[in-house]
Amino acid sequence: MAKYALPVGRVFHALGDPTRQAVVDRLSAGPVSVGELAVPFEMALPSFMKHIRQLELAGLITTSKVGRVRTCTLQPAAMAVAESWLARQREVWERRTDRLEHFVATSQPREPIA
Amino acid sequence: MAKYALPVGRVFHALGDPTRQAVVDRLSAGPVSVGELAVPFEMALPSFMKHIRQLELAGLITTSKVGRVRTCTLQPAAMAVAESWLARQREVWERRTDRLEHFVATSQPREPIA
DNA sequence: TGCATACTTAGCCATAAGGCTAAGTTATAT
DNA sequence: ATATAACTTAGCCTTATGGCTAAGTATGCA
Repeated sequence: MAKYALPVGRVFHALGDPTRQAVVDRLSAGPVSVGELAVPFEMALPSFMKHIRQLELAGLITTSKVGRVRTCTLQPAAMAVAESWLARQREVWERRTDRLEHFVATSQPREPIA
Repeated sequence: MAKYALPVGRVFHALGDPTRQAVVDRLSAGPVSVGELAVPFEMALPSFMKHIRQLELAGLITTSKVGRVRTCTLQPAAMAVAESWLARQREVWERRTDRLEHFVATSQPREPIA
């Protein structure tokens, strides 16, 4: 693993972990400090920080430090990219399916064409 | 890892690998046999099959065997679930941002309200 | 029947991922 | 000046992941 052709791969990989998914969920309600974010997770801080860094690398969040507090902010644009990728695949599939249905409906009509 | 609260976690994890993402991309164009699907990947068949099984477990594809050929079919519903999750998070974020903007715009007006 | 095709199963191996402790560093509070 | 808070860095450990080979099974073709 570890090599992603498209940046969207990084986003999916980042979201493919329950801790990180929960962090994103929490951040959708607004920016939160690392310390506060970490509370619900039964995990040492350094372990938690690794997840934060991965989310940042994937572009899903940005962080900035003021004093000794680092605050995390969701980056909805990254999610939009993933969303678009998924939507595009479904679209291709659905178009194809529609064409197929149209073909079936028109190639063997019950009544011969007048 | 390996425990997902929501099935959507499994979907993200499955898509978080370039091989599997490429397979999904290919399958959006229509069902393909395992053998054909495997061709573009420089990988032994057993390795490739593991990816297929993971995609199936995530619900992203279904497979069925006819004779000695197993054919893979995309399951757009699973993608829709992931899409919805992403859309929901963004929605929450955007609603909050809108409220915030509204607050800023109304609480300190430049001109006093007539 | 004999042989090739298309997976399957089993088992091994190296690296990546996720988690931990211990020991910093920097900023705030006393 | 100290102590505490909030991360950071370093390094170790275990399991999961992704890939391989070798051998097995079930089909289809000659």
